[in-house]
Amino acid sequence: MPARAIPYRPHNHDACVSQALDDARRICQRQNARLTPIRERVLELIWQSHKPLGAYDVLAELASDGHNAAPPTVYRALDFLQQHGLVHRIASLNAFIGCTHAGQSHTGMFLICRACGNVLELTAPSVSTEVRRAATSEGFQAEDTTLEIAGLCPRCQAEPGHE
Amino acid sequence: MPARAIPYRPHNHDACVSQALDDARRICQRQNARLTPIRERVLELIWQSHKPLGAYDVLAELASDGHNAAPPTVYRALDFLQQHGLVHRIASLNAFIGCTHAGQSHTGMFLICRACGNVLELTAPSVSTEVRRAATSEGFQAEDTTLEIAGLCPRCQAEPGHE
DNA sequence: CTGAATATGTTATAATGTTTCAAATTTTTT
DNA sequence: AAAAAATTTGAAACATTATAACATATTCAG
Repeated sequence: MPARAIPYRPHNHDACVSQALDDARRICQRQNARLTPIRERVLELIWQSHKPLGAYDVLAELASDGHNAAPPTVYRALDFLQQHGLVHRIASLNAFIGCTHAGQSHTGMFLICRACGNVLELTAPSVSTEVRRAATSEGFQAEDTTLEIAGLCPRCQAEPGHE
Repeated sequence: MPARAIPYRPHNHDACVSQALDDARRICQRQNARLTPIRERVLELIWQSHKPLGAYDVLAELASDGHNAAPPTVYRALDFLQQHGLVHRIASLNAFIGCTHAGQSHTGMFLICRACGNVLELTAPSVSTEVRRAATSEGFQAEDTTLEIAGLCPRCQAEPGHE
């Protein structure tokens, strides 16, 4: 497996997913957090897509599992997963995506392709540094950064129309 | 008037608002865009708060004007104002705020105080540069950046509880 | 085992945003 | 100025996203 998977390049995504689940189990164990079946299933569903999944998309998937869940079930699971750094919420899309840097302390930055919908998460220390500098130079104490870049991924620049 | 108003410092905000409206009229004229009464009123309402206003907050204000508007009226006005760079949408809050750099080409960056709710818009060229670099180094063509920092403004760090 | 804490189920509802089509207004053209 | 075209607004219904409140079940700690 490469150091970092690139969503818009073909790769064995099942491996990504199962690795993410393994990581999650390990992380939760370390933090004494309970990765219950529902939470794990929600994480799995989110990971199975490189495109962010809305809460109601997750809900629909659960329904097709035969699990007749209500919205709070999903939102609770998502809250849990967010709090433990296993998924990120993309504010500009009202959707969620698996964190590719789970366990590492990081400030995510998301490249969102408006054509194919895929999202790449980056950690760009130089960006974080500049953001922090800009904030502190205004006397502002930064706690949480939302950084989402919409545009075109390399693949969609070349040949538009990918889904 | 100082070069840049600081929301969490006292200042003559009425002057801010009327200047913003003057600017808006000028900008729209230059762009052959129609700043109709509704649009202007929505802009005014948004400017009267340093805190971002939700679409339904605007709707409520219009209602107390006696203007019985429906949601699409507000959303259309907000779309117009956004398209002409007069307001920004804060994705992490589902809310809108007057643009303090209207007319200037810029990439906004928002410092959002979680205690008092005030928002300061900055343009930090060094941040924009680093963001662009990070994106292009992934072959990504950036079009639109959402950059929102939640935290504590100077005033709320010192004495909490401001509204 | 028992009580406390945590997690889930369930119903209802709130908050945010859009679709659609009709009517009015403004602009452009004739 | 009148007609045609484009733009803006009105209005009703609906879609999507998210939360509140309370009951039940499960897990954990002593």
